[in-house]
Amino acid sequence: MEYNFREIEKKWQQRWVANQTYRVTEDPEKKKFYVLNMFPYPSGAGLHVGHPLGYIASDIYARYKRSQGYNVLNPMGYDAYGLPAEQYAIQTGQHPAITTVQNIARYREQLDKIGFSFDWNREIRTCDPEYYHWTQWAFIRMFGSYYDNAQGKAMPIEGLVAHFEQNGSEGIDAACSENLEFTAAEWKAMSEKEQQEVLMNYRIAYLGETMVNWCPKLGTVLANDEVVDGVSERGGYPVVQKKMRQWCLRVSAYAGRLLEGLDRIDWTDSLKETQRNWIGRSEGAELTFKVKDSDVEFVIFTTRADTVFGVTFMVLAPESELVATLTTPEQKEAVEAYLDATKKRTERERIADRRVTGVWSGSYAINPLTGESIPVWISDYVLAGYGTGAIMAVPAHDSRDYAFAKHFGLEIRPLIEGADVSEESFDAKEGIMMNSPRPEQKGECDLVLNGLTVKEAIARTKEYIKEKGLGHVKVNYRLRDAIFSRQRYWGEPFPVYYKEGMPYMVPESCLPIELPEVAKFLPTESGEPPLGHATVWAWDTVNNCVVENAKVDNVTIFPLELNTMPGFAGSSAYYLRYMDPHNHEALVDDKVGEYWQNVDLYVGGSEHATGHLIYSRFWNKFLYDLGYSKNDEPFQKLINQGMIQGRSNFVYRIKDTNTFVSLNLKKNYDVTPIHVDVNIVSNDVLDIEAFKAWRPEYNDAEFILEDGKYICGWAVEKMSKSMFNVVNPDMIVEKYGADTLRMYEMFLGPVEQSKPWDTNGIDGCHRFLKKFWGLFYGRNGELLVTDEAPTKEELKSLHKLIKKVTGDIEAFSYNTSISAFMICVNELSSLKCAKKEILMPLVVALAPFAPHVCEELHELLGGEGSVCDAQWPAWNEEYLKEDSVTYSISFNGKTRFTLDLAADMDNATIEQTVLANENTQKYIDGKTIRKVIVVPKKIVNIVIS
RNA sequence: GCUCGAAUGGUGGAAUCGGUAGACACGAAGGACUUAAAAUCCUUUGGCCAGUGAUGGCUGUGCGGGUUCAAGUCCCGCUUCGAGUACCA
Repeated sequence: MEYNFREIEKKWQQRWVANQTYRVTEDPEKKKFYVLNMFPYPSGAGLHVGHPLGYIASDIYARYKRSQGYNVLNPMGYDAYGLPAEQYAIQTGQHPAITTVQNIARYREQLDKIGFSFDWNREIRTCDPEYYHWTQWAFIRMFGSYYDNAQGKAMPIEGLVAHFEQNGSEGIDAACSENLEFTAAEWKAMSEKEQQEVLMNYRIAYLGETMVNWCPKLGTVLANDEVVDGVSERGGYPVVQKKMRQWCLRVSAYAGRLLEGLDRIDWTDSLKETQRNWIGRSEGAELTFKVKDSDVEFVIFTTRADTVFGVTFMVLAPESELVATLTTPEQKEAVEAYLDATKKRTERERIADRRVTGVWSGSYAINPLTGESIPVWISDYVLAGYGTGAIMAVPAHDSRDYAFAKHFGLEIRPLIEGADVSEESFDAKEGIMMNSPRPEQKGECDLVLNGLTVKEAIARTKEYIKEKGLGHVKVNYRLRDAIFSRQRYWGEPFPVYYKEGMPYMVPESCLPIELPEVAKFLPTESGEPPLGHATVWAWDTVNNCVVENAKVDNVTIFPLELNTMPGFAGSSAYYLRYMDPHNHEALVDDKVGEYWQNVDLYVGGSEHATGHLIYSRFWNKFLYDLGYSKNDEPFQKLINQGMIQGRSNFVYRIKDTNTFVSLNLKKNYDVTPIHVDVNIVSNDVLDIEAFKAWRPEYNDAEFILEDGKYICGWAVEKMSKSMFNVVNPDMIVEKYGADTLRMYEMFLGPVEQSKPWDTNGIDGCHRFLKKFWGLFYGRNGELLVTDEAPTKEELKSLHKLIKKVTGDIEAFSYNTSISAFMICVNELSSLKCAKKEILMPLVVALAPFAPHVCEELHELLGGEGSVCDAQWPAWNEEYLKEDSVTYSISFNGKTRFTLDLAADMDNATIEQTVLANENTQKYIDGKTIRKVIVVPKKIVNIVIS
């Protein structure tokens, strides 16, 4: 029998479906293992060979774990909402719901051909009302919660209300947008609307007036991680800053826990580092400055409290509320002109053109330590969103302050011994302090830092500030709250209606609020959300439903929120829903959640480091606080699969002709490289007939060949249609089979490494499978398998393999385990070994990589059930031991001798072996062996004299 | 600018703890089978030198130093490439 992969793969894929082989249910008798892939956006282009890389890697691990007796959850679904799906729908002019369903069908068809062990009974789609019910539910819970800093967790907002009624804001330590102070009496005196506004300051999901990244071309706001270099990540359109009322999630409340949690999870260091940078913890002090001749005070944040004696000016962010207060009448005109100019610059212009700009406010601040008067400036190098939006400037020791001081001719006072600040600032946090204070500052202040190191001085100053009540120690995070509204159609609707301008949640029992049909789903540049085009979109508070054919009367019928949720909303807790996807009563049943806990192995791209992987951790921590998630961290181990790049091929046309010259001859001509479809090139050799047929203009092309062939050039580029380098997995499966595709994708190199797709080597993997098949069936199709007892040599080959593969799978080193299979099959093949006792474990071990052919052969060997339920083979060290070790040494090409080394050389140490051999000195050509350096099993070096 | 990572034959890559560098695969060259092709199998394959030959010698993991009996691996200083981040006070 020949290795007929088409029949085998079809047969087993059908049987897996019929037998529900990959269906998984909670089984308290078995240990659980949860494997998860980042679910795909079903884009219109379908899958290319790069997409399944991570799925194959995780599928191998899932099958391996299952073989080891674990109850493995390995689900798959689609992230169908959000910008990419909608952009595709806009491009094709079709309704996103229709294109999404089509795209999903296409994805599924492609995925099914590769033979994954997904439990499709658990499939979820983020755009399915059954699913986004729980996205809306989580949002309602976030609206109904605040973050208690003292307890370090989210709490119901009712508790906060009770506290306000008793004690006002006294004794509350909660994450908030703005520090408010009021008494219980003041709270009670507030109107409902006023109280709601106060609560909004604390809610985890809140409506905030914030500066947002507005992308006019996309017609929506974007989160910080969706903006790259001042343009939108998707489409590359300009982004401007705009103040808008938006739903926000108080992610910043969790900054500390998000940072600290990184120490407890098994992610790569680089990914953790990226998240640490994004969270951006910095420890410093807040210091209060009074404004000269005024009652006004303001607070600045600094990490360099030690430099307080070198402050020569203050700077406010242009957006700061203090700007209006501190601008003097004489400076009003200049300041307003400056603010106007700043507003006009987009984020991108600010990045591209880093001019020093600014204007004096006219006011002075008082240094709280020395009593000096310091001018207050306004400049856009200070950001409103970080710290307090105001800084104390120390030009001698901060390069930005330095540039500003040089530009405007402000004083620069060095504070560290030996620091030369004539050309540039000295930013390093090291050295010995001086001039702190200067003699003329001394009278006002009893703090002396001179002679201390910078680190000591920082600590000393912080203490002093605390003692004197001038400020306090503070930890700041760079992480901002997530903006959660999108002016888009294709997203989850908010379960929110508005009464007198204040938002109210619809009752949880009325969920989900389904996305309505609209006349036009295209976004508008003005920012009016497409849901405004819905004919019916209001909430009836009497009947508790979305109303049809009724008008908003603001008495019983109120307008619903017109924005929708962003792409990351649906992807933030999907791993929890996979545990219990058909539950109508809860996101996850409590017992089911307790069983599956969290994801043990998560596989996906590192591009989600500052987006999905932050939001998901936040969302999970929130649900954990409320008891719905059972583990504080959602993804225990994370593997980033590398990107598969394209490998483009080129032909070289001689200028102004239709003649093409082969790669190694092109230097003799003036040529233009032209992309050629990689599918008509094999091992860089062009299929000339296919090329002529490819495009009409090449029908009569002429070729200058080398060795009778046309060799194409190549380059690594992004895989894209325009480069003609897209390779479709369906075509590979058709030509070589899914098992070959799976093995080759893994053989290409380490899973975590980015690499170009190169079809050239695939024959090697296909040949391997044929050889493997050849162990079972002879050339003429005769069955070779016997029940004979295996020899020692055969056992050694097998056990060496099992040991290697088991270790390699654990380390995700799939390429080396495939090499081990190749070696083993070659060995068995030359031993003509077709013994069942050897072949059975081999089949089980290979099954995660090549499941179809292994199912077939497992059945042939008489195995029961599916091969993925067969027990993973164990290895026996006894079989791996060497019988005797003889070391042959040759010297000067003539003399050979054999060292008679101790039998327990395997365990010998270097010292022992050197000694052992010095005691038995031997002579070679009259020279003495001085030393023989031996490590277990190996002679490494011989020193002679 | 800062942070992290990488660099090994013609190509993808291996070397798990500092221990025979180049496993495994592709490609290439030569051979067997075949009317021929495909498929399959066998041999050679980092570079240089010597030898009819078995074989031997030298050299070799981006560059320059160092530690060590021993360095692709550890340390110091560079070069190049990639990723992340960027007025974060």
